[in-house]
Amino acid sequence: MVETIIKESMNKLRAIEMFVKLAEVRSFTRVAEQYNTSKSMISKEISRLEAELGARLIHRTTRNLQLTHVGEGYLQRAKDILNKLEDADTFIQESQQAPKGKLKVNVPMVLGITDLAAMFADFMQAYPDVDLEIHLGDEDIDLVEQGFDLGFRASSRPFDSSYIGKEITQFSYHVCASPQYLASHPVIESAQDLIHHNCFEYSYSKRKNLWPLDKGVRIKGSLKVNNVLFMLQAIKSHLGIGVLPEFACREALEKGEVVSILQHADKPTLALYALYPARQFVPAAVLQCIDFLQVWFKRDGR
Amino acid sequence: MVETIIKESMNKLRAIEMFVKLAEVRSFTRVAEQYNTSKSMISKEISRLEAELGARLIHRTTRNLQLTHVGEGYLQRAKDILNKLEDADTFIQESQQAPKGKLKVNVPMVLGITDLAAMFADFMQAYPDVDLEIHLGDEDIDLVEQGFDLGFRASSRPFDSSYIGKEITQFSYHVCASPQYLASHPVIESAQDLIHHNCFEYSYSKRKNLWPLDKGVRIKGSLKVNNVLFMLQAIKSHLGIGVLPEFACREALEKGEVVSILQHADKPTLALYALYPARQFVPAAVLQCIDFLQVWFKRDGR
DNA sequence: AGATGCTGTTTGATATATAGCTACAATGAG
DNA sequence: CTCATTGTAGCTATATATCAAACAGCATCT
Repeated sequence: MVETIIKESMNKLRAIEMFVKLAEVRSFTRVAEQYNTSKSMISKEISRLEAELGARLIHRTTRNLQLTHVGEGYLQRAKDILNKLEDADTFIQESQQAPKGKLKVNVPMVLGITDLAAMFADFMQAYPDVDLEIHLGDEDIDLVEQGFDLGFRASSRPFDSSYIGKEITQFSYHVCASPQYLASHPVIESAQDLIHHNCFEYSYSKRKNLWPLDKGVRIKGSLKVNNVLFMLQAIKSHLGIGVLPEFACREALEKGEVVSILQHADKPTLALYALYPARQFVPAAVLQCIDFLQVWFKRDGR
Repeated sequence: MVETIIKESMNKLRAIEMFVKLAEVRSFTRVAEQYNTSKSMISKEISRLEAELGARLIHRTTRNLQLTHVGEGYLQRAKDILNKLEDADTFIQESQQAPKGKLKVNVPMVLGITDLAAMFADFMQAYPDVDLEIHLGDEDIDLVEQGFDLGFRASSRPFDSSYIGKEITQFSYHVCASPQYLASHPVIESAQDLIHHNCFEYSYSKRKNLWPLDKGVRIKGSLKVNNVLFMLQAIKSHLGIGVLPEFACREALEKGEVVSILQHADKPTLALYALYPARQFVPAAVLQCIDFLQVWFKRDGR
């Protein structure tokens, strides 16, 4: 951790600034002019800095200034520090303005087609100065390598990742079937009854042939697919039963094309995480975007 | 370049330090205790910092302190800045002490066996606290990848490199043959006569069959080897003629095992460069080592 | 609910450090 | 050798920072 102790009451920052300037223009008098102060000021400030550091930074003869080796190394570091300070300031500025610039985002396929599409539409309207580049896809990709600023992941359990993740919202699951299917097949009263039905499997599920209802129920079925919208279509066509996340089936439920059964069974929830590369410093625009997301999902109450 | 302008006369550094501490312990009172000052100090300093930045960094209720999002981002940057400041200070310290720590060095084979071996012997004696790890080899290696702090390269012309290079010294070349060889073969009066002799070729030469004497002379011979000490051995055995850098043939010349011919021909010089990775900041020990090298070669006048 | 024990902030008196002036010393150019 | 110019040192007025104590807001405990 940072363990610096306040040393002197001197204004080290200003001293460093002056030192950098001095190294640049190589004249006490010129530095004094630039800063609208007297040359004795500069002289004192530099001397004080040297005294505090315990090393001579710049060798002065009345006619020539020359950096010592130590001073040379210190100069580089000093410049870097001043730059970092400036960056910190501009970070604050940017955080207070509307975000702008490019934002490259990775979004899971189905979520991108459904809820996140609406969300990003609002986002673009709210922040017209942001140029979005959206990549839809379910592959595991390396955000850093591919140059993504932001990515999303839906998961029913916490997961390891080399990225920083913020939970955005939670989705529920629904066991869905079409009314026609239910009418023409044996009645389902408990999760165990599912074993006699055509239960679709999602390819990316952790455990095959097992639905996470209550303590897990064994299922079998004639379809295994890696896209829940495809699965939804099969369900709408009265072919069988599927477990779908809320965002995939919400519309179909509202239209009555499918119905949610086994509503009282225990089901996991699906958390949506926003991920961003663990760069040393997160750009203001990314943080602002995540804020927007969280507010958006909270407001829409989905 | 660094273009920060002195803004207020406030001591920003101290304010930042206090802010970081405050974010850590989350209590104005505790920070005040740690710094042996009053809590009003801390309060003012933080307020001033916020005023200067134009943003609230930490939200305070009497019972709870909570970083704002802006504050969160600023905190990270502030910590980094303080660390950098500490690094700059320790750089100064280290530069004034005898160098210490590990130093991993890459050295060309023959140079390492000859001059640099002597140099490093002296270096180790002068700086017993440095742990040297020396790799002898002529391969083109990536200093950064292999974790080298320092490397050497001898070259007769300036070269591109992604590393920072400091010229350490210069070596001359000698056209060498054994006295016996010269006595038993046609006399050599000018560089052109070499075409009738067995001239050895160094594998890494830029242009094959061409020695860089005067404007370049064509040669032929029965040996091509990538190690000049091997070549020297062949010369000592009266087998032919070779162009050798000073450090390779100095001893043999002194012993009279070989002689230097064509002394008035134009020959290139061979500059020895110390290379170090273009890291943002060069460790003090590396700079000190290079200083030692330059002094050593200047003193020994080689 | 009300009192109490913490917080962080504000205020005003005192002490400290700072800036700028002037004079001085050192150096390199003509 | 002289002179102009540069960086340094000493001094005083001013400005600034510091601390103590009173103030105000919140949470907890009885």
